[in-house]
Amino acid sequence: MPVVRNTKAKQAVLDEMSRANRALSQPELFERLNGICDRVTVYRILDRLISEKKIHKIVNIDGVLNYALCQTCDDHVAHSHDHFHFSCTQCKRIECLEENQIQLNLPINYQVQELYLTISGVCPGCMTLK
Amino acid sequence: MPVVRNTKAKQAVLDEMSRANRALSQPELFERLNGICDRVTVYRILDRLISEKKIHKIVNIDGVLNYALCQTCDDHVAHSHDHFHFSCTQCKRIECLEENQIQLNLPINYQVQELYLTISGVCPGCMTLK
DNA sequence: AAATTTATTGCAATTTTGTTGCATTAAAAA
DNA sequence: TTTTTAATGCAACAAAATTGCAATAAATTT
Repeated sequence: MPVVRNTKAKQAVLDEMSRANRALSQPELFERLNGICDRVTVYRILDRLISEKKIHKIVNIDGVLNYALCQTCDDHVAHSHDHFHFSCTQCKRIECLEENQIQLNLPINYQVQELYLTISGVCPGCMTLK
Repeated sequence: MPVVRNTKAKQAVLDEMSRANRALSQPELFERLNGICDRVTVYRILDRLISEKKIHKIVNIDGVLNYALCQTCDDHVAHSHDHFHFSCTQCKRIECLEENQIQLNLPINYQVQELYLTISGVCPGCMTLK
């Protein structure tokens, strides 16, 4: 098992994600990091943070990959269950929602492993601006 | 408003999607079309069919874009409600599921417009092979 | 039916997103 | 301080998606 190192670039990525307080894509992150590291390094850092269960990957409805901190849960595996995302149609941001109860009628003959739910609409921030 | 034309390539795309009876990605479609048209044209046709509300776009859990016919609904906007997808972890296919009842506790201060739910697991076809 | 209009297409080129290889750098351990 | 090795920058590559433009073809007009 290789040693996990906390590098300047990696800390900068974590800081930026924490500052943003929402999901970010790699290009967004790279731009925000302002030359602190190479764009390839950003990809690599994100991959490593996922392995370390510090962040998780979110696919938005257009297929764009976003990444967000795991905020409230030390156990990432458990966190992925009943964990939904809100995609604001106004500001295009993605947020992780708190755990929710969900009930639905599932079709027979299908073995269900995970649910991925994204709710689209207008977030509180954009609602306030109206 | 430009005139919508029904070209040979476009009809071939629709025929192929109808024949497949499940969601297809652009590369899958291009391969199935067997040289009928250029791969750029496939992208363009898919974009146009989306605009014409003949098909809709589905993102699988890995971020790969798939496209499927709108099967049972003449009104695409209404069709998108309560319309879920099943992504099989074995054969990697995506299916549109029939309408379902869903209940969940939504957070306050968020205006909900649409739900995008993808269920991952094993489809009946792959269940049978086990 | 022929001519005209213009949406669509093929091809080449470009952009975007993501990955790999390797020498160098830097964080952690000794 | 030295050593180890994980991480990085850079170049190159791969795959997916988009753009530009001349040519083609579908639809409309004559």
